[in-house]
Amino acid sequence: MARPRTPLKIVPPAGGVRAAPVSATGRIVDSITTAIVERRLMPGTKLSEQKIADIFEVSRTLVRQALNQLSRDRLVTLEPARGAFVAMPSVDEARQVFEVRSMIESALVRQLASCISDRQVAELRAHLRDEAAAVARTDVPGRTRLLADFHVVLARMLGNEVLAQLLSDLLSRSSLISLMYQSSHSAAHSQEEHVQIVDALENRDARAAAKLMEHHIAAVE
Amino acid sequence: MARPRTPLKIVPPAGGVRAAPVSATGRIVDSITTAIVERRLMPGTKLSEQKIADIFEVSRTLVRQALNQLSRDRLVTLEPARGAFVAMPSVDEARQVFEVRSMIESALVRQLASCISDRQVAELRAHLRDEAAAVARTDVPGRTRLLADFHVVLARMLGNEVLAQLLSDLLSRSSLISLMYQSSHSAAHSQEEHVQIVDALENRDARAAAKLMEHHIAAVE
DNA sequence: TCGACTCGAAGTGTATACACTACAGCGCAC
DNA sequence: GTGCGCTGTAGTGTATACACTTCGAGTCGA
Repeated sequence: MARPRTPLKIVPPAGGVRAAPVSATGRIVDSITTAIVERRLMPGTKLSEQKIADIFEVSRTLVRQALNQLSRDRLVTLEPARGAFVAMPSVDEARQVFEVRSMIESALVRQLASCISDRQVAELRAHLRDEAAAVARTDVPGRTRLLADFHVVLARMLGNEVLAQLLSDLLSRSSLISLMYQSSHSAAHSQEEHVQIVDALENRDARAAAKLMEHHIAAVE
Repeated sequence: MARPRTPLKIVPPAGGVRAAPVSATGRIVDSITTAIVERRLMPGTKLSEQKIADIFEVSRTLVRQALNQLSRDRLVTLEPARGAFVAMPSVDEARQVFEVRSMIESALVRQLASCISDRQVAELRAHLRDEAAAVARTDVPGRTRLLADFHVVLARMLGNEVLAQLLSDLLSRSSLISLMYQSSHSAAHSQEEHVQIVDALENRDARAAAKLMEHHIAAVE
């Protein structure tokens, strides 16, 4: 199916379950984002405008728009007059991203512990089941997505879309970082830590939840 | 709702002290951003591509790039086939932005209290002096910028550029929000609260600093 | 007089054309 | 043989052209 000659493994018709890819530019952004997150595009890969345009059967105009958006997400870097490349975050930047996540997410779960409903806990349990299933059948793209979505789901439970959006960006970058530095932290271990966090949330134990989250992010880092 | 009918007060040659506006697109983004922050562009104002292109003497291509970036910063909203407008954040979005800022910045000062150097405290004092001076001479654009920069300076003191960038975005949005809802919080009061925060930081009192910051953001909100 | 329809202008969405920069290959001088 | 400069090609940066949508004004009919 995949032509071995093609260096750019991007699938244009991302007719998945994920919502909202109405605009052409949005579709390209989504496709490239998931391609990066799912490890089909390695850091440093050159993203030639014309090639992408051919793949999606649009003009370079829309591709450039997409690449601009991606560069604002820090998933690609634009080098003037040289082109776009999948970002290669420095170790320093990596440290900073995880530091910010730790700050935000520990505050997040601390706050969530004091206002989470039983229904929301049940939702989290359901999510954990999905995670476990994906891990069990070694569904790499699926588990990567679910493990990241866990954090976004937490944010959304505060009813704070701004926070959710922000975390979503940071998670994409984290994903890029972990695949860049060959993260040895196993998915199974991550999943287990998620369970512990939900346990703490169910007990409304803010302090424990925050500590667990900090530990979790430090572990991944 | 009546949209303001101002003749687009954007000054193209922003040859200020601020760094890095090398690319043409960057210059446009900067100009419009500061125009919004300095209240020369009211929320809801239509940003016609051709008019902006004429002002900056470039083609619509670059203007569109700039507007795209601004829309990702949530400073403008793009309505398909209708155009770009200065964003009008809802009260809900406003609440969320301040909630996120409160979470991030209280964690920020808490952490900073434990590692700030005397030299950095001195830097903050210098910044406070600038703020006070701007407030004293009722230099509205200047004081707005300095009061916002205070928070970015704090972030940068953690050596975390990612955090600084992120806060910078949130501050632009905050600025848009406060001018949208006619913030009654006086600049003088804000400045005074900054002084208190620096006092707490100088005493390495993490808890007090965090509390003050939360209070400060709540007050502005 | 009011409503709906039509037509036109203005403006956005996308594609294409052209200029200029970066880079690889090759030849030449030393 | 190595280093430097030239040249061609590929690819990015910007501008322009064209199609289509939106919105308002004017017109016609009831």
